Amino acid sequence: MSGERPDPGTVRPGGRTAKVRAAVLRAAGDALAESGFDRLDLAEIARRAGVGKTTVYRRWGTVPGLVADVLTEMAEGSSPRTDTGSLLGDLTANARLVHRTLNDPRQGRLFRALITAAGCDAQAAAALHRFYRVRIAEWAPCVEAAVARGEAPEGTDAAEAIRAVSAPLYYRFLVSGDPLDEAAADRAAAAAVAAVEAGVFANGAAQP
Amino acid sequence: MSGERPDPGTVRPGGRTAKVRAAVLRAAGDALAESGFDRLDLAEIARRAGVGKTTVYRRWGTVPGLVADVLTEMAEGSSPRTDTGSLLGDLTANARLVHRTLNDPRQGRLFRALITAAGCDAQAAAALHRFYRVRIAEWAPCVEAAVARGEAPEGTDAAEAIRAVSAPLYYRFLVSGDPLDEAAADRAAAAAVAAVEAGVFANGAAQP
DNA sequence: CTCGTAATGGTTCTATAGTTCCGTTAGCAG
DNA sequence: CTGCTAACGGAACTATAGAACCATTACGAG
Repeated sequence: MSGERPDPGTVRPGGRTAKVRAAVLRAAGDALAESGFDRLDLAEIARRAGVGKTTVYRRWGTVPGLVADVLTEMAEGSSPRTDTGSLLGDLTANARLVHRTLNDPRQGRLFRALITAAGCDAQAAAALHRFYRVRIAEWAPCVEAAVARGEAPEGTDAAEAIRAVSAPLYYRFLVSGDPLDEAAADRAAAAAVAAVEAGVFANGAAQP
Repeated sequence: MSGERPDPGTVRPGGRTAKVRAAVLRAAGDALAESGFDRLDLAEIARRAGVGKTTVYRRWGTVPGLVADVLTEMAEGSSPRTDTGSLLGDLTANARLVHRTLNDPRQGRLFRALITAAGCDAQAAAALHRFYRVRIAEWAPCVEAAVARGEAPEGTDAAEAIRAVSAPLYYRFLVSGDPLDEAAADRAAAAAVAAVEAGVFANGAAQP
């Protein structure tokens, strides 16, 4: 009895264990950005991290499990939010940040790989959703500020407005394949502002 | 040297070849909907289609290659467009169709698998983009009709408006994991209408 | 109808992703 | 500092996805 066996790495998270985790996550990020999700080889990652292949299989088990841990680590680092003083300015800054991220050779491939992994595995999907919940919450205050300034209707759902900015960019990136340029980013922000001003994201009644 | 060897299935596309293709594509769709993209086993598909494993590998080669063919077939069947007489009505009908499709157990899993496959393979991605280009073009006329009725500004990019309807739904479905209910669909349509009316998707200048 | 060959399908073979085993290293409690 | 054992790492092993081979079936030109 007593099958109590804690996950490896939790009892002695000290020096070596932490170094192994950091090295493997870095190597995994590099490999995801270079090769994509499906061509990921855990043995290759172990080699690049200077770590035993057995260790990677023992700690993370599967490719999506490793991706989930990469996402958990990414959620901890926060991205600075801009404050331009106007809702359109702030949302345009957000849209351009998303645009730059998805167009950046390394980051773009990485995000595609992460989202692809989430399409294959529930654990990776849960980690992805947590990551975006954090990011959306980081940007929500700029909508709340707009409400406080009277630029947006009372009761506007800030998270929904932020999602409305990203959505058209991710849709192009993942689904339709249409060009993802800065004009598209600016349009996404402008469309979100138009919807906010029309009261589409306000909870009570709306639409003057 | 004459290395000229046409792809298998192109010289004699008659009875048996066509039957094999149909059976394999049907089995592939079922398997994608049930197991998802990563757990796809070409041997299992061959078994379910009542076809030799060798044939599947010879005709389609890889999993993403098979997915690309599934998408090509799907692009041929068209989905009926509604005509309610108002832009908001038409776009709401579109949003609800997308919402129903993504929430349907079989279709939802299938689309997730298809998009996931596109994240792994350029050929599947190209097929996915063609599929959505067709679908978007099918719905574009309802925006053009709104322009003709004077409901929308001259020069409105119809395809962009249609994309704006789908984008928030796919964003929830693939990226953020937020609930994808009918209220979200209606909000997506309302937001798109607000953006259209504000002239965000008009080509010249805009914003009265 | 007859024939040439495109296309299929069972079997066997191979490369490699992932597992198991066990000896070695080093975190941390006392 | 010392000892216990969590965690690591190399090597040998196994299961399976995908390739190669060749005999069989049946499309379609004449």
